[in-house]
Amino acid sequence: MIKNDKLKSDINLGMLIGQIHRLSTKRFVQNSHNSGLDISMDQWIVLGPIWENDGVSHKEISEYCLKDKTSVTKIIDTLEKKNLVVRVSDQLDHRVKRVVLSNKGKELFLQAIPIMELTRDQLREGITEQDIESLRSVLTKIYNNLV
Amino acid sequence: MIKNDKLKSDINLGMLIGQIHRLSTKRFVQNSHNSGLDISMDQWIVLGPIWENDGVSHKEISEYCLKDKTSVTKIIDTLEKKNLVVRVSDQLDHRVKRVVLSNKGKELFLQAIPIMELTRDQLREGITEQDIESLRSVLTKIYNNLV
DNA sequence: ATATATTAGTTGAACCTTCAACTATAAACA
DNA sequence: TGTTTATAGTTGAAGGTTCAACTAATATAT
Repeated sequence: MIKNDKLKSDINLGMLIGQIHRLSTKRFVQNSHNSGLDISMDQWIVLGPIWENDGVSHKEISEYCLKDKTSVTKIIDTLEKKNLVVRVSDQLDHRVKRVVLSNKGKELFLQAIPIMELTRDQLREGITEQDIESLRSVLTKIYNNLV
Repeated sequence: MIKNDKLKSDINLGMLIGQIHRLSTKRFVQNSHNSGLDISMDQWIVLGPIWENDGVSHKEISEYCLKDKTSVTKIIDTLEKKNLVVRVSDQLDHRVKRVVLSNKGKELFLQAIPIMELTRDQLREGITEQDIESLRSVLTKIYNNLV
């Protein structure tokens, strides 16, 4: 479909970043499907901090995942619809909603770990650790310019 | 909102790329609004090849922009609704739709060029040309792993 | 020439993102 | 205390992305 010779040197860096973002989330979902799992990249990203810290709040998820609060609300809506997590109101601060993994959620998370690793390895194939660190470094500079 | 100290070394590279993608399109739209223009990042990206090559087909736009054909259809739908472009059927191959800029579209494109340049400069502030080339190089490797 | 396969583009559903406006609660302040 | 302000999360609308299924038209094969 998309030819490599289209990747001319003057290609817009933004288009390249956008396309990698799209292709990598797509690849993760494809890998999940090939393993019989039903989980999107963004659902995986949001499950992460809940797994790490059961009962984490929306706000904390939002900061950890670098996602907008509206996005977090809606992704948790679909996670809750799929019975992977449950929302619980904080007893002290009634504005805060804490999110807890169900058993089904824990199970899915564990199953998805190798999918994530596979996807990461596919992305990084033939790329040195030094390249990755240089990439991370420049992306972090750009990130700081944008925050 | 999002603290720099959240950017730990183990942060997921995918999350960083996703966030930069989101923040940079957001910044472009904000810069446009500040100049009184009504255009999104993706509309700008699709207008590009039409400006370069009036009468370009959906398929060519799709390849140039690294976007899915469905996305191209829908973005051109909104561009057409805003009277920025017109679709014309190819006389020889009736499957092909060619896209042409209206005068309003041409005008908007010219006005948006400095917005794009401003956004690009904001992203690249304090980043050397060498860093950008190294970024482009690693991103291209990842891109080729994903295509 | 006719049947088959391929290609270009569209549609609808489900999901994600942003914005603006909103509810509910807590914190600050006077 | 009571008023104002700030914070946490939700909602609805509009746009963008993907998938799968679809239409219409061209190309290929026998």
